[in-house]
Amino acid sequence: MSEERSLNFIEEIIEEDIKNGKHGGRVHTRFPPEPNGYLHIGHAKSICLNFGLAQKYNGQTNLRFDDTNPEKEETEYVDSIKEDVKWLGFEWQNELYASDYFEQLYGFAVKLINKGKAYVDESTPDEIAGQKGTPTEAGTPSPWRDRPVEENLRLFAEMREGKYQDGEKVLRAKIDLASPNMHLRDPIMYRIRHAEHHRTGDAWCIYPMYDFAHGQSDSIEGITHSVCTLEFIPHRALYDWFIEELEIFPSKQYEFARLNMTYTLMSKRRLLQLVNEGFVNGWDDPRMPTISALRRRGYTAASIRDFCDRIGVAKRENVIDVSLLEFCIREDLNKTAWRRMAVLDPVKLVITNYPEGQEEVFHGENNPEAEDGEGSREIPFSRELWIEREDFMENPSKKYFRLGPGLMVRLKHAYIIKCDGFIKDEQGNVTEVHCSYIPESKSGDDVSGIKVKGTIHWVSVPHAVTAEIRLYDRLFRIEDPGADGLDFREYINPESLQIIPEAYMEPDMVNAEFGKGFQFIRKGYFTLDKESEPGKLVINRTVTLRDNWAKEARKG
RNA sequence: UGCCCGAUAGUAUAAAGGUAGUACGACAGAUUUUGGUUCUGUUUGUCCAGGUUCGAAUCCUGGUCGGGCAACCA
Repeated sequence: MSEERSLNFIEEIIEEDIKNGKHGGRVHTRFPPEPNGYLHIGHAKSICLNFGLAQKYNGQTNLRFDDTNPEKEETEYVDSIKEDVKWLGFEWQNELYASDYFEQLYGFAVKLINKGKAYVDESTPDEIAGQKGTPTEAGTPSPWRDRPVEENLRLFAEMREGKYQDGEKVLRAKIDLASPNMHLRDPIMYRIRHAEHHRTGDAWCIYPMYDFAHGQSDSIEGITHSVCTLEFIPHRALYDWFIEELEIFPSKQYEFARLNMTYTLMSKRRLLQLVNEGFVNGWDDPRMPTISALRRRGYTAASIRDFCDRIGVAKRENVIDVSLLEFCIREDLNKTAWRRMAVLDPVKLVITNYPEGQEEVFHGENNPEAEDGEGSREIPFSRELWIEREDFMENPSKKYFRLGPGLMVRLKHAYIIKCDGFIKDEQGNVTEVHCSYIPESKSGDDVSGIKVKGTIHWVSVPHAVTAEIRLYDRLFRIEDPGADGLDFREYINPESLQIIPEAYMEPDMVNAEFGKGFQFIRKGYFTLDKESEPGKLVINRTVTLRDNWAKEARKG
């Protein structure tokens, strides 16, 4: 509250509630995923919001799995969700499951039946849909709507006992068939599903619907602020109705706009499709917007939290530009990643006046952004080096600050060199660049007086370590692949994954550890992939560096 | 054509009747042994029409546009 930063609308509500002494000033939120898929960056927004609110107002947050649909939910998803929330840096107060409340929920249903507010309906799904009417016409009552309480009680108990088949009967709330809010036209509370539940096994064959589970779970847990997304706005009236009829703790629901991001899909259903139909290699394929994919790709938890902080919380539909996410990870990694040199598309450079067989070792600080540089590593140097093919041009333009006939550059951490010539093969490809070095220009001890505009990275040929490097680009070619009326599968970016089987890196990379971010100088941020092994390194590019030269080059 | 949400630079998000601000992006320049980082500067906005008021992004009325709602999903 002491922060100068303005409050989002939910914080305003909470501060008002605290001021009024509501719930004794207590703030208790919850993050309620359904364990039917992996969490994505949109969930991260919700996680940061819910846990962040509790942190800010000295409250607590429950992790509650909304597991009321046995046919879609699996323990694998529960485990991944817990891992992701933890990794993001949040600790939940209680690990809970809506299925923990099945007995209690059953009791709530019985209470409503006794009040004459719920009835067992034997209509078919189609009949029930018909009975709901349309947005402009009132619904019509089911023939079973006015069954006596005793009969409802008996039938509902029989439903639980397993006396009926799936779909044979449902329990419906008796509310208002003429309500302009479709959700109030006698919504279904319970359905029959003879299915194995990931936690309760076959203990139940009736399962509560979302609307008869979520709000009640909030209430049971004493949730003070139940934050969900916009599409649940019409459910709020139902949420309140059940709580009021049941006379239980009055949790309140508040809705914010979910996150959408350019060039990405953000629905579990579609992400599942990408996985099942083989467009990506699993939920944690680094091109996916899932938390596990971002983590594997090299995104840090801090950068994702920062992103969620920057996008704000409001009720307006929004589409965030992915470039903001990229900004966040670059900003974080720039401060923490250790610098290394790697050549992704190599061409050989020979220093003609450097004695054959001679070697020397240079030192490069690990992190120039840190005050002490975080130590340094040794970088061997020799007569033959790998440099980036794009760092040499036979006919360079005036603004090109790299190598070309007669041009000079500095080799990072080493000497200034001058290009004297090059060799081409029959196809006209440059196969070797010849340079001479200036001995007086040694890095850190430069008395040559020469100033050069460009500095390039390099790797000593005899000392190079190889790795498979995977470069990722956006998965889709268009900004809104999820738009109505188009099949997102037709807009997959064929270049979203580019594999470099053998890139050359400076030898210190054999010491790289999992989870550590590296900046390959002038190339981008990289990290070890989970498939990496000591003898066979596999490296993911997290994100490129900002590239003003590319912009310049595009302009022509 | 029922009900419900929403509308501020390119994208987000502030301003609670009193100077329309911030971030990202874009553009220009400085610094730089990463064409990175950092720093400086510039650019672009209140959906429309009425009304209330000394004064409206904000309040009122009417429109327009966008989104949502009629799963035994959540």
